[in-house]
Amino acid sequence: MQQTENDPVQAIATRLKIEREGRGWSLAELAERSGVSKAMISKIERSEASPTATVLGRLSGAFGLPLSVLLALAERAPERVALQAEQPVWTDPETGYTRRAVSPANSRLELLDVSLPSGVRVPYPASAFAFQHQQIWVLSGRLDFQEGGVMHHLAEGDCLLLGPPADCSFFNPGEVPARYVVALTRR
Amino acid sequence: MQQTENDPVQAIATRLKIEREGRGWSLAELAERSGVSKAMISKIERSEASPTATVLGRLSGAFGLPLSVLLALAERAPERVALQAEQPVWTDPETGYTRRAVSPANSRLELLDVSLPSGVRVPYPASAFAFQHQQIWVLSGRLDFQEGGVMHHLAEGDCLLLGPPADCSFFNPGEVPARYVVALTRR
DNA sequence: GCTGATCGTCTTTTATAGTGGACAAAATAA
DNA sequence: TTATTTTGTCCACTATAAAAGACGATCAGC
Repeated sequence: MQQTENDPVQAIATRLKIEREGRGWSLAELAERSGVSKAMISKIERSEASPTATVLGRLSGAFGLPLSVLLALAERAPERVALQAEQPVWTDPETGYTRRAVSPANSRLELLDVSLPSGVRVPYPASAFAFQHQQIWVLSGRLDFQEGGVMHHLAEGDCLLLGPPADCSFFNPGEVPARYVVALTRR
Repeated sequence: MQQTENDPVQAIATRLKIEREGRGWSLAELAERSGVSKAMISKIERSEASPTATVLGRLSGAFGLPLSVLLALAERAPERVALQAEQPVWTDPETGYTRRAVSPANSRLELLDVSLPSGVRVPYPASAFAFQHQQIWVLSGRLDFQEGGVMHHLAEGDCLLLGPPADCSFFNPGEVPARYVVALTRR
């Protein structure tokens, strides 16, 4: 009977567009990757449709995000300050890799606080960051970053500006977890 | 194109039933509270329908949970161990109250790790825990727990067994945050 | 200018989500 | 027992989510 105005359609709309455009994907490309028709994606992004759980699952899958994290990002109020306790965190249970979305919602500049356990390698396909400008800044520990054919050895305090899109991977060669910041913005 | 089997319909089904039955609500009662027809709720619980974002928003609203938390609870693999990093946390941005779901998914016994800031009061309506058996155990700090007309003053180490459903409220009279465990099981 | 490719939206059609009411089974009461 | 209330499921119908393809706009290269 109560209607506390928590229809998530609008929030999903804007977040979906951010995730898609952030990766430089067209409607057709996301449709290809997710199996959802581009007409439907277009409607969802314009909040002209309320996607089913099934469709949301396919979309979050295409982004490589758990559905709950996608919605957590969508639900965040567009505020100036993002308290640590409110920041969505995603942990890969297999490796212990964790990623925290630091920036408030809908910012032009996004900051990710990442912790990479010792000895773990994380791939980062070129398609994931086309049309983005980004830097990697190591807060603590060591990080080997492979960018296409080039290998960068980063230590505490180092900051790397990423070049044109290439298949990359993160690797922690040290004994302790590596903590680094990924800062990115759309062109 | 990929289909990584992340259709959340089944997970939502079982979680929805847990949340509803945990509160002792019938289909009709949840329908009344959420504005979703009981026929539809029945279908969702039997995973015979894929609810839209709008419907999910209404349901999570009836439970007083953010949609992302409901989904996070649903997404948790039914494992024996729940690593701290995987436990869904919910923070009330107004008061700083945080609640962490400690137990693995779908357990008969649920443990919540709650942190209540100094001076904050949290209401707890009787309807929220009908048909549940529960105890409150203070880990640190002090907690005033009002149960109907009775007031309990709890200090570190104290444990209170809740009586029949009544309107309750938590209050932290101390200077430091109160940390306590809520343990509950369905009858 | 033209051409072809790619973009997002719009149109049509189908599948199904969602509602309201009827129903049988189970529980509760008298 | 019988009557009454409450439970969850099923049915018929409507609303709309979703797919497939057409369409005009934009932009590149020639």
